[in-house]
Amino acid sequence: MTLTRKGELTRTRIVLGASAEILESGVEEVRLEDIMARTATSKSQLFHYFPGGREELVLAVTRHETEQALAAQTAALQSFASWDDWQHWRDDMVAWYHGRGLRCPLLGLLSADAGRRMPEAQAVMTEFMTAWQAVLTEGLRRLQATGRIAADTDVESAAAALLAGIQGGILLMITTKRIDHLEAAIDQAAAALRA
Amino acid sequence: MTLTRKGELTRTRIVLGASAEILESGVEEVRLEDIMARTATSKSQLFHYFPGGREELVLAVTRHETEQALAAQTAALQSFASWDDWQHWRDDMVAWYHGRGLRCPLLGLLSADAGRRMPEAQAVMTEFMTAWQAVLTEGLRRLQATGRIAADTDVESAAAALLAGIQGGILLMITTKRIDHLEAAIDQAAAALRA
DNA sequence: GCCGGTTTGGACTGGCCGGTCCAATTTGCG
DNA sequence: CGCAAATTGGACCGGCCAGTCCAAACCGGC
Repeated sequence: MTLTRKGELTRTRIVLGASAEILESGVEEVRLEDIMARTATSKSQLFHYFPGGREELVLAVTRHETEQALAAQTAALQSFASWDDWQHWRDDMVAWYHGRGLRCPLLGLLSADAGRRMPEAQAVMTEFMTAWQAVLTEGLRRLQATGRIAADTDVESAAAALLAGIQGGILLMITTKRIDHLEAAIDQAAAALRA
Repeated sequence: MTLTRKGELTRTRIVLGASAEILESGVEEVRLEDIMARTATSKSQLFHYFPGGREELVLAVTRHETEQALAAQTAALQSFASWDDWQHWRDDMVAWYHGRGLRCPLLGLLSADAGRRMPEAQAVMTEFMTAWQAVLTEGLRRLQATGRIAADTDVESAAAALLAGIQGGILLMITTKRIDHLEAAIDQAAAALRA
């Protein structure tokens, strides 16, 4: 499928609109009609740019969101050198979710579809988690290199635990509409690594 | 609605069957027809015992599963007195999920429905998480009382972080089909508390 | 300004599935 | 037994919504 500039624009408009719609209402709730309304497109456009229909569109949204999130995390973590940086990263993340009304663009996508209905989405999510963990590991290594973390600490499993804490924090944020679990998880990880 | 013994039996048969069906296929995937087939019931029975239809049934399943989980956690944690107990609890939990094919009866229920479509389910889940955290806090307090955890440790936020780690571990287990995040999260929590 | 391909509009369809309904059967109690 | 209530069977309905289709409009190169 060859796209002109105009087509490209429409396509991304659809992805962004669908993304927003899903964030607000959840994957399962969103109807193609909703996306059409928000993005001012017709059904034929949807199926023109996403021949696989709804599923392909959701997959595209998943890809888009994971890329965004990963880019943000990479940017924040690649210059890790002090506990101040850590604190900054933590506060930014908390603030970001606050700004989104304590919702998460990805979590809804994950457990609803991934694994059963859409193996492809599952694969994207797995890859995303793996990449995120790698980024975290890198960050921890950087702190270790500058002596902030003891040299004999196993940063691999520390990163695994930290990622779990973050994901769980987000999950609990969505469920309970409170953000303190996320804060506690990251803070406890910091405390453990500082010791 | 008054239930005879027979009715009671049918009702629980439906809940258990629906529960199993949901565990296998996910809430969204499951059709009333699937549940009817598995539990050998007719549609009129479903609506007789759950006048609210699908939604009420899912809610009943949610309640059932949370009760089970909470009972299990309470049993395991109420006799906490040593790090051996901790290790046991950890291993049992890991083994339990292994036995379930690295699936979780509750996580699917949570993010799919809770919050948007079914505020009631959301409430049940929130209550469940709160209760679980309370049970964890109790357990930690017990370890603290016997000197295994430093007296000045804030067990409240430690429990919050631990719960986040567990939830995230389960989430990552579902996504990646690996259980090491859950292990790492619990182990790191133990390490942090031991120090 | 003509011609291929791209983009867009929107009516229509077809299946799926939750929910309704009524009638038949069983149960428990006096 | 006899009756009222509980239980069960399953046909049927109707809305919803993803996906299809055809034709119109638009665009860009020559």
